[in-house]
Amino acid sequence: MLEIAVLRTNAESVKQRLAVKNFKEMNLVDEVLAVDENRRNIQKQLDDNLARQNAIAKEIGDLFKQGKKDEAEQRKQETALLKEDSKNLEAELSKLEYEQRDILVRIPNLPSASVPKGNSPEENEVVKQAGEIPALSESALPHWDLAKKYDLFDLELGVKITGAGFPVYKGKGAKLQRALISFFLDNAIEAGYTEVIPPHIVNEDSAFGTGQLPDKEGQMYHIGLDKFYMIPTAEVPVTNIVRDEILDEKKLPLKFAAYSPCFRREAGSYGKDVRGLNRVHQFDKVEIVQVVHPDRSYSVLEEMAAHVEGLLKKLELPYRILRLCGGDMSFASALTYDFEVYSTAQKRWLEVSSVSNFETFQSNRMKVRFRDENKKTRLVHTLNGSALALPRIVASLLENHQTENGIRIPAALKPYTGFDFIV
RNA sequence: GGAAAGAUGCCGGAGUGGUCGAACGGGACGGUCUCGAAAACCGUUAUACUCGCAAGGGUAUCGAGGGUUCGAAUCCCUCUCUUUCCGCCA
Repeated sequence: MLEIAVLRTNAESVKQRLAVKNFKEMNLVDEVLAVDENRRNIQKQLDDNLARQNAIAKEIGDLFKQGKKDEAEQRKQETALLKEDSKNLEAELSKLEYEQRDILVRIPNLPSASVPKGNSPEENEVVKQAGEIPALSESALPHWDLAKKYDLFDLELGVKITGAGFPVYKGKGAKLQRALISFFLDNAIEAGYTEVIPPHIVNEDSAFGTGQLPDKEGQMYHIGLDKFYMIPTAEVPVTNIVRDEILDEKKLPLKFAAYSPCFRREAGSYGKDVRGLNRVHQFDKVEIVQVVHPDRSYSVLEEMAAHVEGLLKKLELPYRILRLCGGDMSFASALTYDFEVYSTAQKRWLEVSSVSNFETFQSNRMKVRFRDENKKTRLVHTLNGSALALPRIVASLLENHQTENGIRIPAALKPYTGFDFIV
């Protein structure tokens, strides 16, 4: 959620930047400003009214103390009209407050200055490409066939138990999952992150805080009876750790890493896009989250991106880093780097991580502040990134490292799997 | 699931209709003292909205929402949560 004060003072430049994101409902900016002006007007009237009521109440109290009962009784009548007015003004005010928020939450975050214009994924900027794309033989298999060959995971079995997109990992396939999770967590801890194990189900306030509600409601599994949501990413419970907090500036940055399963309903597309592990409803992910001083969020973003890159290097996977264009960025992000690994058998890039700076977009919703040197409260910046999401890493790992002797496990992962080949 | 008690500021804890944004204690911060520290003493110590160039005002908030009243932390209703006991249980 953008800060209303920013809109108030820079409406035109806000619109220019929203245009980079191809924001279509530019009229919302003017609408919210109109509501805001109205709201402040009503607020002033209400406050003045209440101030008068308070003053009269105090006088009545004094009169009673002096024993002037008749006079006091008379004064009581003065407030009747004021009370009636206040009631109406209060109703009007809360209506306007609701309206203002309702509009505000529909305006996306402003893209940072370095975000390229563009509408589609093709217009994302390739910042870097590295790692060797192995030359595989014609008989190289896509990961879903490898999974069958080595009995690593079973999607049909998941269909029986739950439905499409809920894989059952087995044997070395299961061990590989566990190994990757530990590997990612250990790397994060080494980089100074504090490991947390959050709830996998959150309430509405938390889902709202990170921006999943209201606009991504359909993407989450909803537990209607209790008004809970299954988390689509650990970002939600972890970032909400600091919701409604005023943090000590000296304690910044806060760095959290969390493993969690992730649940996504997303109505998928068809065919190759969703084959195998390319897109599933339940998957495992290690997420890193930072809560930082606003002056440092962009250098932290680079630091987090470097962390993710380090993981991909250790896994010996060919990858590339994209700076997302305005049209491809998420609603809440100010700048996003996507990481993709090359799936050799499928001959395409698969997104495995997204590292974003949200600036104050989330903290404004969640009211996460810190006290600066002048003792003023200011909103923090929040960032997060996948480090990493497992299914496509597994897909790429299986495909890129397949050999005639089985699937080779990268050296960095061996201590975690306990085996160096899947045969 | 059954029963009881409770929810007040950074923490502990008082306050049961009027001057209470809230006693008192602790903590933290600033100052005096000191070579420095401790102790002692003095002072400061909520958030949000809003008016104002500013100084400085106004309003709201004592778990949440509603109600009674000229006036509510204090009375009434609803909800949520916490603690303890019992039951059940990985």
